[in-house]
Amino acid sequence: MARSSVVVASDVHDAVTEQLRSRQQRYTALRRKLVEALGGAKDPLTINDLQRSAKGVALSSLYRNLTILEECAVVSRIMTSNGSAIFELSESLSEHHHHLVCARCGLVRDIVVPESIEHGLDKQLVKLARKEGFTFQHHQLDVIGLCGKCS
Amino acid sequence: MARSSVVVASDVHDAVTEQLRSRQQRYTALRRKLVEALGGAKDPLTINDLQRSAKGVALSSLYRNLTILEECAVVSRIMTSNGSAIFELSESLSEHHHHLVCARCGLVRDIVVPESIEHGLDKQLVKLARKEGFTFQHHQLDVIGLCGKCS
DNA sequence: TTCGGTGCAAAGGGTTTGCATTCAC
DNA sequence: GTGAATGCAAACCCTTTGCACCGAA
Repeated sequence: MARSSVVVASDVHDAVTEQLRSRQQRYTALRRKLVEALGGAKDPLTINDLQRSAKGVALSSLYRNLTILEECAVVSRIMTSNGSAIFELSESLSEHHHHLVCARCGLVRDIVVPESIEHGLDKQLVKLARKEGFTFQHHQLDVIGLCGKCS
Repeated sequence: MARSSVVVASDVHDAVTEQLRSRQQRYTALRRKLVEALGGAKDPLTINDLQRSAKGVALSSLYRNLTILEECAVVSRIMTSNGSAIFELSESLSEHHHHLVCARCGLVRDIVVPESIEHGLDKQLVKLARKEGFTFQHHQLDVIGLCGKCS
């Protein structure tokens, strides 16, 4: 279906296929639909958002597939302050970015921080992690504030 | 009891008293015990940790009080990846810091990042937030890696 | 035919809430 | 004495799991 490629580049699908295959998982129609939805969204999606993009699919199927996609490093799950999760494509399939979170309504928006900042930060964090006996993997930065509607 | 002051400076209690009073809340014995426990810990505490510091207190009382302390900006609640919360004293009562999170076992450790880094970062983030129509409040940085035991 | 994916319903687990009781000012 | 705080148990909500069924290789 050509419709896919409008939102999500085919090399993303190729990468997903590969990541799934290396874990003996198939790239089924529903998983493809989830990747499409997440790849086409500019912010992380809730389980309800995803159910809307995959009408008629049971919640349990959505959760099961999201868990598999998460295990295969295709999807990241983010816990929000209200105790429910939101989902996005993992950074290896998208762009390194951070979240702008509204302190009042919980809205989450993606933002990209200049590479120069990122780089300097990581250099420091590797050292700090080592000092605590940790092996650095990556960082995660949230900017907390009030969104336009709430401020 | 003098034991309190060993762990938590009396000016912290003064500040808490004030913050609670401004919201018409009392600084009860249990709330004091929670502040003591959180102030004396070097990392965020789980609800079970807190129940251990306040033996015999019902979970519902702990949650109710933590919610009130959170509303009065005395306590911060952090959602972990397993869907449960951990608690710490809010930064206005402690020191600005970040979290080193073990990707495997979920261990959370407090770390302090050099002021120079923090300052430069905030300057950028204020701008980025504004561009999205947000009013910047603060940032939150997690360093993800593997702890000594898991790596 | 076989194994993985699905729907449905039930179970789980952390957190919140209702209500009667107890406590502190 | 009055409103707030507590304990207990039930309710909640998001998420996971069990199981029978379906569908693709």
